[in-house]
Amino acid sequence: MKSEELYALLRRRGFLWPSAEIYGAAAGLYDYGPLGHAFKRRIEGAWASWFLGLSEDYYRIEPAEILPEAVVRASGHLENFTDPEVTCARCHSSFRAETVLEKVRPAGVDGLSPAEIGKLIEENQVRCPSCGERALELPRPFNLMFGLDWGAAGKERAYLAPETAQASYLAFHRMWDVGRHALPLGIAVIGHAYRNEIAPRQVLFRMRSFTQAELQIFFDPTHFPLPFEEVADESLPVLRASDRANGLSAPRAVTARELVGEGGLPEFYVYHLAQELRFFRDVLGVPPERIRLLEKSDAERAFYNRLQFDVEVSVESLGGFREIGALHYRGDYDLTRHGTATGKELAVTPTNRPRLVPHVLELTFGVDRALWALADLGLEMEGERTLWRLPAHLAPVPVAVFPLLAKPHGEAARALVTTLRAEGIEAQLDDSGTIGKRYARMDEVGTPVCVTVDGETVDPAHPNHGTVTVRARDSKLQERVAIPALPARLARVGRFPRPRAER
RNA sequence: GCGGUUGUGGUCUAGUGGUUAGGACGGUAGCUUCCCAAGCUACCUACCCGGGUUCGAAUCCCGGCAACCGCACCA
Repeated sequence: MKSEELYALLRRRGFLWPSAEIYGAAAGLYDYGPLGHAFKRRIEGAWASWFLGLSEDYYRIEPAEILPEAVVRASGHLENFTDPEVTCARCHSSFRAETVLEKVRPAGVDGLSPAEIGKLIEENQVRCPSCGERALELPRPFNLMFGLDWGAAGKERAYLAPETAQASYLAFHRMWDVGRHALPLGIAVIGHAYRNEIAPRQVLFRMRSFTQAELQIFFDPTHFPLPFEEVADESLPVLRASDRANGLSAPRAVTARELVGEGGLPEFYVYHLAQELRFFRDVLGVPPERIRLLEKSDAERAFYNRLQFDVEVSVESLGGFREIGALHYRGDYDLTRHGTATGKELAVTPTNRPRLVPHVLELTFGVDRALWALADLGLEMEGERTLWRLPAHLAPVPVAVFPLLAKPHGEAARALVTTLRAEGIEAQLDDSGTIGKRYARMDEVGTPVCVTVDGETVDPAHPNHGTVTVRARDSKLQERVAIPALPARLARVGRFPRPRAER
């Protein structure tokens, strides 16, 4: 399906639409409608359930989304999230100053003022990489963070968080104090991140405000006990940086065990890579051949990341593999930076272990991107019929209830909805149009189960009195089920998978 | 940010200076005892925004906004 077709369908069904639309809309901002919101909550719930399920010591918090300037200075965002850009006066192309100057100054331009960069361009007679003219203008800084005036005097600055991770690092000392002084300690946040993208594109893939789900695992690199055997035989579709350097673009299937052995990756890292794969494949229902674990090279990843694999999903509407999640081994960079900046001691002494500054393993997940990818992957056009094959536990509407005929069966259908809701099943009534249209509507939004009340249900003389038809989305098959048996039958529909068998 | 293309009901679209702005799908209400988008009737909803030209603009011009494609960017 093409991107525009998919977007039209999502708009038509009220999943999402452009923000501030009656004012002509704002690029890079989208509002979620009822179905989009419900779907997104399901994805977030599935994520939380899976990754918080990895350990008893992983917790979810809800931090503020505004960061004082001192925080982003220490984190490096103030400096590194700013790219001086130069524009060619003749052909109007623009480039990062670093790119233009890479021949004359291979060390990069970090820390140079716009005037100093301009001087370098002038002295070295640098030409425009596009048209070859000497027409490059003075560079202007472009920071991807949204700055805020802070306080009445407006002298201090603050920023909308460009990633949710920073708040977790700031919360670490509190979490340590209130916890049981053991590593690993996990802090999960599902929240918004804000970036002033120059050119928002592709709807949910380049937004100015978006939702991240991130788990920061603080751990002792010399001691990270894990049930590695549980994932050792898992086959991972990895594309190593070294393979890419040799021109490979297809992933190779490598077991977790091999990735640690011959692959030379730390066990704790591979374990979480495997859990990422399982989450995308088994929880989100992404077909395995559409998942790729792509290792970022030294040049591609941020300098503080010692290891980085992106979890990529092949999305037809966006023309191929796109990053939805990532696994970053950030070492002790973050806690050390914040410790140095504040003068606070962020080293800890775990029970029966030597004192250390914990290392961080970051699991990050783009909720909006996942939403788009799942819609893209699941929607099938079968002639007139649009069918969304969505895992039942992710469906925005888990169960729909219809009266076969609105008048004679409407009351019984409404009563059934009430009964199901009392059992904690989010059933939704639809009594408009005809039965076939209702089935079609629900197929289009991925509702796995439709329940229909008919004449036999309400006829005390009929053998099928008190039973309803239960219709499965993918097969369209129906069967009659007694109403009292229905809650048990439907309870499984909304339950999120967990990473390990409950103990 | 740059260049190109485009902007008509919820969706897809017809209309290229004077139209009651047409259709299809959709939605709502009713009829039809009706389990997979059936039929019939009625109704609902639109010219992206702001200027200009003109007796008259959805239509032509300028500016803005937005989308798509390409370039650049995406620590």
